[in-house]
Amino acid sequence: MPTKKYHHGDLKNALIQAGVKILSKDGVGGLSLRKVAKEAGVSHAAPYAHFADKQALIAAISTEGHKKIYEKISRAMEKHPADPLRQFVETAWAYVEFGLEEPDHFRITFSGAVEQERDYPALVEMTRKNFGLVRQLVARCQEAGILEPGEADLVAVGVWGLVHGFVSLIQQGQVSHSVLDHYTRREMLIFILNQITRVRMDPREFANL
Amino acid sequence: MPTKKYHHGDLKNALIQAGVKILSKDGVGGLSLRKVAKEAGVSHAAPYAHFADKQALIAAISTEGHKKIYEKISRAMEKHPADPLRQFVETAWAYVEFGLEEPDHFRITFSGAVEQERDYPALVEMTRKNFGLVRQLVARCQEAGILEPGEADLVAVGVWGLVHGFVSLIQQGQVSHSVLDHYTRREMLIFILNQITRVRMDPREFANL
DNA sequence: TGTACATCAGTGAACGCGCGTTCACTGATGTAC
DNA sequence: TGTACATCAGTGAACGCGCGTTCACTGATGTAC
Repeated sequence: MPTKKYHHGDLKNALIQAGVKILSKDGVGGLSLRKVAKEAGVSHAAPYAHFADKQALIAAISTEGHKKIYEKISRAMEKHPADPLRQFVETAWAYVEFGLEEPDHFRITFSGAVEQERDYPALVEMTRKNFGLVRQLVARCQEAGILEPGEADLVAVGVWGLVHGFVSLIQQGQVSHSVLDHYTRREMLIFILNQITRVRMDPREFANL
Repeated sequence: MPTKKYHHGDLKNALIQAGVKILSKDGVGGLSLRKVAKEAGVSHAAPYAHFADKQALIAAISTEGHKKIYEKISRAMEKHPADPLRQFVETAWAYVEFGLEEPDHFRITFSGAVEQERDYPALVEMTRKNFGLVRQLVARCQEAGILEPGEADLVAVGVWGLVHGFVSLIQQGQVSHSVLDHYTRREMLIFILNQITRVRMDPREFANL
């Protein structure tokens, strides 16, 4: 059990985690350096030892979001290495889960709140890695006849957009009650993925895997 | 030419328009009541004669966004009353256009920045109307064999999510250069819509309509 | 048509607040000898 | 192993700023007679 020390030891990561926590409590608009510092149990000037300014902290939080997504979806893909259809479904579901469980972290990750993205190479690298993973999966699904053939990059944008849009609409409360009351989020996702795949999944079967 | 008058005449709408302008200049984070008042050429306390607080102005701006979308997509639908496929394409394109031309107005409209949506019945009503329009179009496309059969509400969520996600990814700069450099936005949209429709559109044909 | 007055839509000063950032500082840590 | 000192990671006071909101006010407008 770490007693209060003058030197924190891992304040940089602690600040990122504190930021995520503030986000889930107060939303994107409520994120301030002073709150984050307080949440981490540190004076409000301490963050400046680790981040040049507020933008840099936001960039780190975004990077962390992309990392979480990367971990979630690569784990989902490893679960069914020989079954592209299930990889496809579970990867999409992992993405949706993150969006629903941590809506504000999800939102800031994709909000474009980082104004000069180029200044944060770690962030750029993570977004690149995530898109690479998706494109790789899409290509494999195309080979298996699950997705339409054609330029994998474009198909990937379509698939990603579909899932991303689904999360956004749910997050923003744009999905009508008549739908929300009759289906689980997972069933809705299967239903929607069905629209884009060439094979047909039984929602009941896939919803319970 | 209206000279400067003490009474503005239509300050309420002027403030909404000023808000849209500030959004396009400074983004969602840069929207403040004081800036909006200044943009409208009025003292910073004047807005309180028309809006209870900042939230109410944001709600009005969001409502305005939904109205613009409603006008755009209903105009697009009227252009080809007998051709559901083209209605489908043009409606989607109208939505994309708004998202690309006024990214921050689009964003605030769907951002959930209005915290207690229930307090703004005009806003709720407009979102309902827009979704109604989409569902109606989806149902017609299903009858014509353009979209998969099944619960229209769910299919509508899928279609809307697809287009919405596409706009979001482009807005946030998540689409790779290799894609952006080779296709117009319109071609990309056609390509993506092709993934969800049962009929096959020639991108070159539909991109130039 | 002219006048008195209520109502309405603005003004401008003032408030308190939380914010990002800077700065001189200090306590803790690591290292050279 | 012990000591001197450079470096590092924090503290807390202070700054100036833009913000949302309130308030007493005033100029313009509309209406009753």
